[in-house]
This record gives sequence, structure tokens and C-alpha cells, in this order.
Amino acid sequence: MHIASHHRTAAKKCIIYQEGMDATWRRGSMGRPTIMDVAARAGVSQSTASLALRGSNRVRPATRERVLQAAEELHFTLSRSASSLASGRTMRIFMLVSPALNTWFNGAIMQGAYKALHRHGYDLIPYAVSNDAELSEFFATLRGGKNADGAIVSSFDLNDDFKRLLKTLDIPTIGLNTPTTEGFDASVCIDNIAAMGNAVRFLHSQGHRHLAFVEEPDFEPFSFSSSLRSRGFLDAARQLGYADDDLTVIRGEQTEGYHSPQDAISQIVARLLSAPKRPTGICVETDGFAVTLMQELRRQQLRIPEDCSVIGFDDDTVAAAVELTTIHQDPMTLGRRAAELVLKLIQHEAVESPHRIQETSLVLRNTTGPAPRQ
Amino acid sequence: MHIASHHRTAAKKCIIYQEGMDATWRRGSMGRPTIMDVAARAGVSQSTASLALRGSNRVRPATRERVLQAAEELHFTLSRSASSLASGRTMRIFMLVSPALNTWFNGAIMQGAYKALHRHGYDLIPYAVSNDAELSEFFATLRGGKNADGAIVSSFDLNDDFKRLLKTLDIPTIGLNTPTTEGFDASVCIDNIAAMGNAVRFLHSQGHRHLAFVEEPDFEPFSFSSSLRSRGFLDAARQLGYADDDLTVIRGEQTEGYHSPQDAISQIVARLLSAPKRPTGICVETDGFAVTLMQELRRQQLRIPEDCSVIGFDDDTVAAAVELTTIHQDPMTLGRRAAELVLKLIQHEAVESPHRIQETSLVLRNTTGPAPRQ
DNA sequence: TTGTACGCGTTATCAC
DNA sequence: GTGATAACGCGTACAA
Repeated sequence: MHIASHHRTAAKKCIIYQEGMDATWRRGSMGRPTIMDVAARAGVSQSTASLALRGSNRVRPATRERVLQAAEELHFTLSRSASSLASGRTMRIFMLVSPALNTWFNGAIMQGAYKALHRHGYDLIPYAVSNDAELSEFFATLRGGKNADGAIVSSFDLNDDFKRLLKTLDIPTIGLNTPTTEGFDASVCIDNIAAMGNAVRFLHSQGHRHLAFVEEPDFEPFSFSSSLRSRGFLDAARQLGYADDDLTVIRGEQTEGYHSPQDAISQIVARLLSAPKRPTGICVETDGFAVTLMQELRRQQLRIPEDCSVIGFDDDTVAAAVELTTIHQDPMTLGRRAAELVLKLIQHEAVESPHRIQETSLVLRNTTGPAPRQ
Repeated sequence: MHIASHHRTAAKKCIIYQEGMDATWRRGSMGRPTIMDVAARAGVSQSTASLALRGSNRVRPATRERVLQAAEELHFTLSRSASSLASGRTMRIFMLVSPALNTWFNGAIMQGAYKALHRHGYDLIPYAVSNDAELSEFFATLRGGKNADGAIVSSFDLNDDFKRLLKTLDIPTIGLNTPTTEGFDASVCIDNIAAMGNAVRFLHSQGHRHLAFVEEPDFEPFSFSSSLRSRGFLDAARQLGYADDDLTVIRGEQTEGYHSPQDAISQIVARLLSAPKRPTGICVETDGFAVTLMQELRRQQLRIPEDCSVIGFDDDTVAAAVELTTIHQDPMTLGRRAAELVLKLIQHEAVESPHRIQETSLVLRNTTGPAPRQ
């Protein structure tokens, strides 16, 4: 992958900053302008130019103006690489997500973090991994702290080896919806267990006596699926007095090995409808899978919410579109908070409570209703 | 924003690479290991270490192994900033999107580009803008070519000033779904006009004699809405012999100034239903707005597709969930192709046809059907 | 307030 | 194949 190329090639296109250039610009006609060119043009030293360009108050306003104008005329921009090397700060924050950038959740946390970071001059560098090898690569990139000032790690259930690696990283690391806060300097998470409790109690109040929880099938081997939601479901249900045979829990891994996703879904619906005590209130691990499940339920002639109620989790774009009752969470704020935490830690500011929980709420729409009679 | 901090602070956490360190490691006990430490530990010169770490074949395999092992033992990682400064390559590609990272389209192109770039060692740096000031800032960051090796600019209808700026950038710049290819070194776009033609001809074949095209209301002032789709709609319809009063076109800007989005939507539906020749086939600029529109249409007791057919554009997540007939496009591939093009241009490879068109296709689902009788 | 001098960690050239 | 040495562009003590 290393292609032979000329070292320090001159700009390929029209170099418009050469227009109107006077004799103080002495570097010849090729090459990009450096801060020294700016300094020369403004009639100051290189260090003064540096101070002025970064808005230091140690420089006289008039001087600063001259420098800024010279920079503008030369079309000069600071080199971040050179700045990083000299200052020790990279102005870069890595964000680790899985398995891809284009999921509703990952998009939202990126956007939230992006805005907070960008405002402070930091770049957000996304890093998507879908297996352990890529994860190792990520940690290798970060170690030594020379390539980033901080990292945000999203939704990962790191094994012990990686947790250990995490602690050897000498930059602040923030967990985002991680099942445990161990190894992170700070974290922002939602309370999955409490959220599920709300859903279960709502179904109970609507008269549903037989409930189910359906995990999203693990079609991708590396996909992270916390067991927190099913646990929350079970905890709350038992506390309300539901017996074990009132509850049906369908695990994600139980649906592995089928020929097609469609088979797995049919299988799930079959188990739901053939249960000794057929559930009328169904909680699904994610909105995305809730929609898929509902399509199959309707194909089997079940009416929603008349015959059975369905509650999703996330409140993503699709949930609103199909008017799904669901548990709302706000990943954009999650991302923003995570970014704010990294920034504070980078600046060695004190953070009162580094591990934070963010609220969720149950949003009632059209897929839930009272339990059917009989 | 510049916080006073100690220059070159030592690693804050346990520096585990200090374990097992012998006397050849001469930089004292603080600071991160540099390539010189690796070279010393492997018993080679610093330049040999550099070659070995980058997998040059100019170094003997045994030597390379020693260097790699030393690097591993010291937990050493190359500093990208230092590499960039020395080599002139930043290994970074900027991606300009609007207005945010977390849209279906932007997420997909990022993912597509990310994978292609990451494989070649490049970082993808997203840059989201929602007004001209931020756009200027973006160009300022890029100018001089010291901060990125290339840029991908998505879905922007740049004005002439920015097009001029684009040409002064001395790095390859790729347009992605830009209305014009002017100023870009290469581009990948879909053919909006042809795509709409397919939709219109399909509705025609289903017997629809009165058609409508609905643009998404411009709730955000800076939002980019190309007129290509409405043009494609009109072109195709006229070619099929539709008269002007057979066609209703609702522009995005016509819905500005309402108190709420809901008002704007009601207004649109009202115009649709009160048209002299009420349209039975409706094309909508985006899937997202098609779903909103359908909700309002149903609220007005229209059955879809019995009373009227609706076709969206994008085939996003929501479209599949609500089984919307739509025009499918594949932004992930768009992103990948754009990335492949930047990489080629960076390496000064010849690109046969720099401006490419990507196919779209009409996906028939449950929101379209034959025109109602009478 | 401004200037001098040095170092950041790496790549690339060119001898050996 | 390997090793000195000179950049790369900027930040920052320190001196003036």
C-alpha cells in the first residue's frame, strides 16, 4: 500500500496566494506557505505569529491584526500535524462503535459528540469494528497516547483482556452504554433495567397477565447484546407476582443456526403463539426487531394492539413511522455528554460524578392497549 | 479555549512498558517510547526501525522481526502526527456532510467510505455544516493541503464563491450526489432525473392520469434540496402526454412560514385533495416525508393504495418498515466509490472516467396499485 | 510585548 | 541492507 511518490510535491493546482506577493516572501515560488512566511509578511517573528494566530492575549491587537491579515493573504492554515507534534496535543478524539457507523444509535452518538468536540477544535474520528482483530488494532492505534487525546467507547462488553488494555491507555477513555464502567475514566449510560421495569409495569396495568421478552437474534456473531434488558424484564415481572410460566423469554442466541433470518423470525412467532400461556404483552429488545416481529405477527392474523401489545426499545426513526409504543432514549445527548466528559478529563478538570445515568421514558403510541378479554 | 497545561506531561497511568526494560533504553523512566527506543532495543538504527515498522522490503526479515518485537514489548505505536509532518501525507480524508452525521444517507456514505479508507490506513474525518460560516471554516481548514490528503463533499449545491474555493484546494476533491460536477476532480452521483422517470412511467402504466410531486418542506433554511427530482418528474410526465393541469407540483419553499411542521403538512394535503384534477399518483421527494404525508392522508380517510398511490425516494430504513414503494439508491456504495476515487487521485493514478453515475431502481411494495376507477 | 533557540517523532536522502 | 543527518512546521521556555 505504500506508493512511491515525490516527497513534498508542490501544490498541483493554481496557487492563488502567489498573486500580489511582495519581496518579503522569500521562499521561492513553490511549496505551501508556512508560519514563517506569515511572520515575515507581517514583519514579526515566527513565535509572535504563532501566538497571534492562536489568539493569545500576549500579543498587541495591532500586531495580531497584521498577522491575521498576512495569513489570509497567503491563504495560510496551521498544520495540525506540526501543531500536534510540537504541543503534544493531537486535538483528536476516537470514537469506537460496532458494527458500523450507519446505525440509528451510532449515528446519533456521533452527531452529539461531533458537535461538542468540534466547537472546541477537536476532530472526531470514528472507528468501527466488527471482530476482535479490529478491536486489537484499535487499541494498538491508541496506545502511547500519541494519536489521540481521548477515546469514547460505545456499547462494548469488553472482555478482561481488553479491559486491561483499556487501563494501560494513557488517555482519558469514556464508556457509552457499556454494561460495566470498569476500566473507564468516566461513562454515560442509560438504565436498561429501570427502563424495562417501566414497560413491564405498564403492561401489567393494562391487564396483561402473560408477558414475553424477545431479544434480537444474533445474526452477526460479534454483535453486542447486553442481557440487561431481559434481566430488567424478568426482575420487574417477578416483583409484580408473575409466575415463571406467565413469562416467555426468547434469547437471541436461541435463534442461531437457521437457514435465513426469515426462518428465525417465523420460529420466534411460532414459539410465542404456541406457548402454554400465550403472551399478550410483548417487549422487544429493539425497535428494529419489533417492527420485523409485528410484520410476522400480522401475517399470522394477529391484530395489534387488539390481540396483543408490543413495546419496542430505542424510539428510533422507524418507531415513530410505524407508531410503535417504545422506550425512548436519547443517544445524541449521550454522545454529547461523553464528549464533554473527555474534554474535561483532557483538561484535568475535576469531574464530580464521572459515571452517569441518563433517563429513558416510555412513549405510548398505537401498538399497545388493554389486554384482550378471556 | 486554550487551557494552560504542562507541556509534555508524562503518561498519567501505569506505564507498563517500563517492565522488563533493559539498559539499552536510555531515555529515562518518563515519557512515551519513541522509534529511537525501539531501534535501540532492537539494536538497529532509527531509520532501519522506521523501515521495518512500515514493512519495507529493504530490511532483512530477521531484522524486521527484532524491530517488531521490540515495538511490541515497548508498547510502541508510530505517531501519525510525526509521520505526517515528515512524509507530507496526512492519511486523513475529510467528508463534508449536511446538516448532520445522523441521517440515513450520511450514515451510509460514511460507512461506505470508512471501510474503503480504513483498509488503506486512512482516517475518515466527518465534518458537518449547516450554514455558510461553517462551510467557510471547512474550506479554511483544508486550504494549503496540510490537514488532509483529500476530501469528499456530499450533496452540496455550492455557490460560485465556494466553487472557486474548491478549485484552489490543492488536494483531490470528490463530489457525491452534487447537482453539478464543476470544480470536483471526480464525482459519483445518482441520476435523479432518470429515476423519477421510472416512477412516473410506472404510475402511468397503472392507469394514473393525474399525478403529483411533493418536495420535502424546507424547514431548515440551509437544507440542500436539488430540483433535479421535480424536474425529472415533470420531464417524464410531459413526455407521456400529461397536460399541465394533470400535474400538481408542491415546492418545498412554498410551505415556509407556517407555525408548525404539522400546519405545513396539513396544507400540503389540502392542496392535494382540493386540486381540480385530484392526483391519484403521488411522488414524494424523500421516503421520510412520504411517510409523514401518508399518515396525514390516512387521517383524511384516504386509503393507500386503493384511493391513491404513493412513491418515495431513497429506500431508507423506514421505507422497508412501512412497505413503501420507492426508488432505491445505495449510498453505501456511493461512499465507497467516492473513497476509492480519492485514493486513486491521491496516488496520482489515472482515473478513466472520473464522473460516474450510479444506478437506482424502483422497488414495488404496498403503497402503489392501479388507479381507482372513475 | 516580542524574539531566540530548541525540540517534538518521524521520513527521506544519500552515503556506506 | 543499514546508518548518519537533514528536514517537516509549529509550540514554547526563556531571554530581551
